[in-house]
Amino acid sequence: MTSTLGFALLGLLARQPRSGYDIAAQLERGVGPFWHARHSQIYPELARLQVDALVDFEVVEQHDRPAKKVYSITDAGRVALADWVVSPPGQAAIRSELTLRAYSIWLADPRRAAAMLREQERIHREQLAHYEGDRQRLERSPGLADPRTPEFATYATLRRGIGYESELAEWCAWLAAELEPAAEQIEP
Amino acid sequence: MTSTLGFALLGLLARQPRSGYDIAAQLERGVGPFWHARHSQIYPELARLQVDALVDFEVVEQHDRPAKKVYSITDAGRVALADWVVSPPGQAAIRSELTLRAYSIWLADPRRAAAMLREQERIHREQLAHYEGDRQRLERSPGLADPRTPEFATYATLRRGIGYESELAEWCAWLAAELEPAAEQIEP
DNA sequence: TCTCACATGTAACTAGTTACATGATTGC
DNA sequence: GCAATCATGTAACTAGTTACATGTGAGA
Repeated sequence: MTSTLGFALLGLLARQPRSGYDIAAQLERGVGPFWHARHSQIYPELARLQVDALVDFEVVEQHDRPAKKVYSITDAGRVALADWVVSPPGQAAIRSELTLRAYSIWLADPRRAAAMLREQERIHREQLAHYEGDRQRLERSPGLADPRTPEFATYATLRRGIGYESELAEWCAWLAAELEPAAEQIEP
Repeated sequence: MTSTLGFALLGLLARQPRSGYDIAAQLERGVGPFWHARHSQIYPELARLQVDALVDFEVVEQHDRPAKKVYSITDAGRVALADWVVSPPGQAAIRSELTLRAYSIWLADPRRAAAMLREQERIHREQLAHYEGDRQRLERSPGLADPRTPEFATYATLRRGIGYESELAEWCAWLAAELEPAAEQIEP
């Protein structure tokens, strides 16, 4: 009965052992980057995974910093993760506040709406540029040809990030462009 | 201090008055379709909106069916909604379980992973076909040229749905195609 | 009588966010 | 002494899901 968050943590630990703190640092930015969590959710979840014997940890003393618990995935954890990956997903709940706003955009001031969308377009193009940089770097890696490497899996999620952000940026641009003529009409 | 769900409800009521039951029917499918909710969340939220005077209701008796509360948006509600639409969105939390799975796909059986992805591709192409049908119908409507009509706003969310689903379906197809040669290698 | 669609609610739970709390060690 | 980073946790709250609960009226 592992939660999606649990599988997100297992997915990180399958690549390398880490502390809760390290996981939190990754997950506050996002994995893949299609999942995220705060440390307050991560620490209890790690404890649960350990009870279920899907992860294990050892306390690592450090000379220059406080001691930490370094978690590793167990064989049972790897099996559970590999199984979850191919299990039929229940239909995903899409939630996009931006698109929800668009549903009521007909009520709004077109100038302000267009400005908000242009800003969103900028943000998503920026994220896209960041991903494109990652992609350039990753495409030089040798593991990419083999879908049984973590590099390949990282590349797959990155492609999704690029597709997602570029579609979103294009939509923002399209919608802003639709609103801009109406905005001029009010205040010429 | 209205929640996102509250604005989703206001967005529906801004178009026409409805009962909680009607809203639930729409929101269990999804608005726009980028937001959804169950009736157990809708009824209390409508009550809150009414306390805040953003909506109002009247009990409508019916001869053939049980009586219902028909909610309408108030002027204050319309102002709050129009204001929210253009307010700067805090960065959206993307959560995609499918993409999270891809992050650990290197551990999975490529045959089963490819099959799962082909099935997802099929589901998203089906949804896409449905949206394309809606688009054909909507594009005949006259309101589309004016961004101050609800038809335009519906069209905008539909475009987003089409972009989203087609990007997702393409990505599923790409990833499945990458996995299929590896799948053949195991069991020739 | 029984099932189905309409109609409205509450209770119990899971997931996720924000805030609170503590302590080690380093560098200023 | 104080702020910053590393490190781990808990508490209180909000959002969302699943399950429970009740009642009307139509049609088989």
